[in-house]
Amino acid sequence: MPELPEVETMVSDLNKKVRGRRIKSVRLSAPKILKSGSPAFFKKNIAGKRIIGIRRLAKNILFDLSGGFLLAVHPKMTGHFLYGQSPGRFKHIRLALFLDNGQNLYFNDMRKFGRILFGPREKLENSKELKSLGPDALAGNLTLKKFKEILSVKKGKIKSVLMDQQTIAGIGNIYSDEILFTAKIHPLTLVSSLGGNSLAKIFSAMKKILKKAVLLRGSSLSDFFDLSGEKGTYGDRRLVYGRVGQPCRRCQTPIKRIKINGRSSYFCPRCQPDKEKFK
DNA sequence: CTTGTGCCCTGACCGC
DNA sequence: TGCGGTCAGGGCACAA
Repeated sequence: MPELPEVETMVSDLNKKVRGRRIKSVRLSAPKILKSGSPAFFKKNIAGKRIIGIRRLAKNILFDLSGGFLLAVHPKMTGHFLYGQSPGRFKHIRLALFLDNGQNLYFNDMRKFGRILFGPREKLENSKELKSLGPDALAGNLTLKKFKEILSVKKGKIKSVLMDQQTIAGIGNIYSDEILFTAKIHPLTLVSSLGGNSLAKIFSAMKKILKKAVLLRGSSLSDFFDLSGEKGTYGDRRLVYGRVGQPCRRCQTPIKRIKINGRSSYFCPRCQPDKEKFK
């Protein structure tokens, strides 16, 4: 499931492979994933545009195109890009961009949860999907001071708050567990009960884990692959996510799994005790 | 305002 | 081998 590190990996690769290329035409095999305008408008207006650059906005991949257009792709659970002359072994191509150098860019997405937005840049940047995002988890200007300010007015469980894109953008189910394990905070802990020291631990764990995962090109626990179809390697080194019943890497206690807001949450019952107030 | 639930979608997995 | 049921989950619409 692409989160900040996986999307960052895709964006970095995309800038190396397709920046400066011109899009000759597109094929939209799953029209329903286009959430703005009609397929006809999309096909007509993207043809001939040059890719000026690719950047990350939370978990969105933004292609700045010539003519003032923007293509915004959210990979959701299983979406990822592939670059080359054919998609190879991948069989769920929902969008193909045919480029002026004879190579193609494919968006592969098994579950069709992915979301594509296309339109004039200003209009898209002001859409509810892209505008309501909180500060990026790795943004340089997200300091500890600001982090505390943001969380201090929040209610609810720390795991849910970390995953809320309107609060802090970029963290999903895997990395929220990794962060809370590193900070030794139980995922059900109410934010309102966290002291400054705990918030500081979460903050530094957030920066550390995400930066490490970016360096390792993300995790491929479900269906993430980079532009060449290769897996990221953070998953091999993950601390708790998906390790239910396996020994904690710190204290050997079996890792537990609970459901929080319908999402699996993994933690070590000994390293992350529930001493803090939950209710 | 907040919090909770269902939905989208497909492949993997399980029990019989 | 096959078949039905269940599960996984990011973000959003919608309800309470």
